[in-house]
Amino acid sequence: MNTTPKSLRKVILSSIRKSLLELGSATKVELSDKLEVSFPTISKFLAQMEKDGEIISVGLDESSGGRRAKRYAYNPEHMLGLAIFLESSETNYTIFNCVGEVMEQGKAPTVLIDNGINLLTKLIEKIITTNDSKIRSIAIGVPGSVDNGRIFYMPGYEQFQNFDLKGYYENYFSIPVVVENDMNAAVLGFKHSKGTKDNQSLIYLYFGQNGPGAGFMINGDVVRGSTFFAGEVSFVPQYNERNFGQALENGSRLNKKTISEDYHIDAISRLVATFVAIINPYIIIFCSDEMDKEILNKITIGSSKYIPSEHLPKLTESDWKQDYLYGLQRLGLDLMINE
Amino acid sequence: MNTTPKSLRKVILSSIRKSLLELGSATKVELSDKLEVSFPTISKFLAQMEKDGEIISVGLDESSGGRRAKRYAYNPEHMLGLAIFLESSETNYTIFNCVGEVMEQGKAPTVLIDNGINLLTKLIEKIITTNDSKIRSIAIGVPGSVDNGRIFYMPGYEQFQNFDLKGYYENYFSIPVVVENDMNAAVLGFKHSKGTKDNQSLIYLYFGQNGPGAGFMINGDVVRGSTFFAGEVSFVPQYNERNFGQALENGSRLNKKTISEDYHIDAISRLVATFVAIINPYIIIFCSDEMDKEILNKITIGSSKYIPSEHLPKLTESDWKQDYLYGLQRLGLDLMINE
DNA sequence: TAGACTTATTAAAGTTCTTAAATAAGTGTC
DNA sequence: GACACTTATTTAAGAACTTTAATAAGTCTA
Repeated sequence: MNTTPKSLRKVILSSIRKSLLELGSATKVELSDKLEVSFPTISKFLAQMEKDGEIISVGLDESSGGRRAKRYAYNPEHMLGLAIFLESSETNYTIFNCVGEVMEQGKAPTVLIDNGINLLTKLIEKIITTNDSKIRSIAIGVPGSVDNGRIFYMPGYEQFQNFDLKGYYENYFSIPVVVENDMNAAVLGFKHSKGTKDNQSLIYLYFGQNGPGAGFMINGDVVRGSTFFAGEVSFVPQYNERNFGQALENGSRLNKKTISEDYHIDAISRLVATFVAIINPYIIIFCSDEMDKEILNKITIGSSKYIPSEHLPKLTESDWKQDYLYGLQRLGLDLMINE
Repeated sequence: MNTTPKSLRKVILSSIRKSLLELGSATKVELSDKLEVSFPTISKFLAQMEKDGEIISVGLDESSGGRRAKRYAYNPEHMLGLAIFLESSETNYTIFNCVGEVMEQGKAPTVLIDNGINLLTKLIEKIITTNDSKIRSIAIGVPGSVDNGRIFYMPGYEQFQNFDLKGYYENYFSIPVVVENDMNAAVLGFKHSKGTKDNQSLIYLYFGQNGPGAGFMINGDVVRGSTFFAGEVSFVPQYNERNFGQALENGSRLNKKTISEDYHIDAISRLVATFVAIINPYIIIFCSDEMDKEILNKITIGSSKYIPSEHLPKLTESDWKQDYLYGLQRLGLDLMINE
C-alpha cells in the first residue's frame, strides 16, 4: 500500500525532477507525455519551480512545423549533497551537485575510534556551514552491516554497534540521511554509472585484506540477508576439505595482485559457477586493483568447465572506490529528489 | 514511474478489495484509516461495490460509545479464479473463490503433447462455460522457464517453446492470464500460506526424478536469472571432483525417500551453507515427500560445520503440490484484485 | 506576404478527491 | 426520559488534476 492520493503532489514533483535530471532537459510536452500527467499540471509545477530557481529555461527548441517549445533544465546548483565514507585509515568526503559533478573533495582523520561520532558531527557541521547550508542530503558509507540507517554489525568498531546513525543525524541536522554498507553502495554505484538496466542482477566481488566478500543486487534490490550475513562468500564449501576463503589462502596469505596461481583461478571459477547456478546474474564485477584482463579470461575458461558457457555472466573489472563514491552520491541524490 | 494520477481510481479499488480480503471484514472508518483515503471516498466506493454485489453488509458493530458502525465483507463468490497446472502425466485444475476456498477440483489428460494447446483451450472453454462465466482470472503453472507469460524453455516439450501462452489466452478469452514456473509458484504459495513476512528471502529446494532444482524468492521477488538459469543447483561445485548433482547420485540413481546416506546429507548441508553464505535466506523449504524431521536435523548439524550456526535459516518441509497450487491461486487472485 | 497549417500555451469547464460542517444514531447519567 | 456526550454517516464547500476549447506563435506555400 504505497500510493495515497495525498502524496500526489510529492510524486509528481519527484518524477519531474527525476526526468529532468535523467534527460538533461525537456519541454513541457515531453514531460507530460513521459509522466502521463496533463499539460496544465506540468505547466503549473514548472512555473513554481522556475520561480524558486530550481529549474532554468534554456531557450527554445527548433520548430517542428509550429510554435517553438520552451526547453527547461534542472539547475544543478540548487541543492548539494554530501557523501562521506568512513574507513579505518581516514575519512573521505565529497560535495556533489544534482547532476553528479563533484564540487569539493576532502579528507579528514578517521572517526572509527572512541568518541568518533562527535568528531564526525563536528566535521559535518563545518562542511554544512562553509557551504551556505545548501547541503540537502547526507549519505554515509560504512564498512559494516546496516539496517535502515542503524549500524548493525561493524567488526572491530564496537562503539558504533547498534547505533542509529541515520536517526541521530536526521534529528540533529534536519536533513535527510542515508547510511549504507560499502559493498552495497558500490554495487549500486556500478549499476547506475555503467547504465545497467533495472532488474538485472549484479554481483560485486572483492578479495580484500580481511578476506573476500560480495555485494549483491538482485532484481534491482540490494540483498542483505536475514541475519545480514549475505555476501560472506569465504564460507562457501568448494573442495573436499576447503571452503572459498581457505582455497584462496591455501597456506600463504593472499597479497594484492597475486591472484595468479591456478588454484586461485579454480576457486574463483567455482564461485562464479556457484553464482550462476543459484542467481544467474547478468554481470560479475571484480575490483580493478585485484584483477586484470588475462586473469579474467582464465576465470571465464575455468568457469565453463562447471556450467554451460551460454549462461556465463559478463565478467568485468571496475574501480571500487569510484563505484562506492558514486553509489553514495546516488543514494543522496535519491533523497534530494524525493524530498 | 508507477503512480500516475489517472490510475487513482484503480489503486483505491484494488486496495479496498485487498484490505477487505485480508481483514475478513471492515468498517468504513477502518478502511479510511488504513488506506489513508478520506471517509467520503471510501463511502462512495463501498456504495457502488455493494450495489454491484461485490461486497455485502454483515451487520453492525457493537457500539463503542456512539452510533454503531456498519461492517462490510467481500462477497467471495463474486469472482472465481481458475488455476491449472500442466504436468507430463496429467493436467490438474481447481476453481477457487476470492477467499481461497476451492470450489471445484478436476483432472484431465496431459496437454504436454503435440497439438496440446488446442486441448488446453477446449478444457478451459468448457470450465468457463460450466461456471456461468464467473471465472475472472486464469493462472497456469508449467514445468519450464517463463518470461512475462511467454514460455521460454521447457525441456522435453519443444512444441511449447517460445509460445506466448499469456498473450494467446488473454486475447482468446478476454480474461487476465498469468503463467508461472512451478517452483516459483510454489515458493510464492509457501510464502503466503505460511504467513512469511514481506521481504524475507525464501528458498524452495527439491531433488526430483530429473535432478535437483530450487526456487528463490529474494526481497519478495522471484529470481529468474539473466538467462533463466537461476535455481539449477545441480551445477554447484562442491567437492574436488563432483558438483551437487553428481554428489547426490554418487553412482546410483537417487530414488524417492532415499536421502539417508551420509554423503547425501553432506552434499545438502554444503548446499545449505552455500545458500547462507550468498543469500542468507530466512527459510529453506524441502518437499515433504522427499524429507523427514530426522534428516532435517542431520542437515542442520551438517551445515553448522560449514557456517556459524546463528546464521542458519529455518529448515522446514512442506507439501510441494499444495504450495504450488496455492501459489497459482495467489497469482490469479492478484490479477482479480487489480482488474 | 496573406492564408493554410502546425504546434505550444492558456483558459474554461468537468471530475474526483479532501476537509470541514451538519446531521443521524447511539450510550450513559441525573 | 431529557440532556450531555460519542461516534458514524451525509452534505457542502474547496482543492487539484484532467479534458476540451480557445488563443498565441510559429512554419510553409502560392
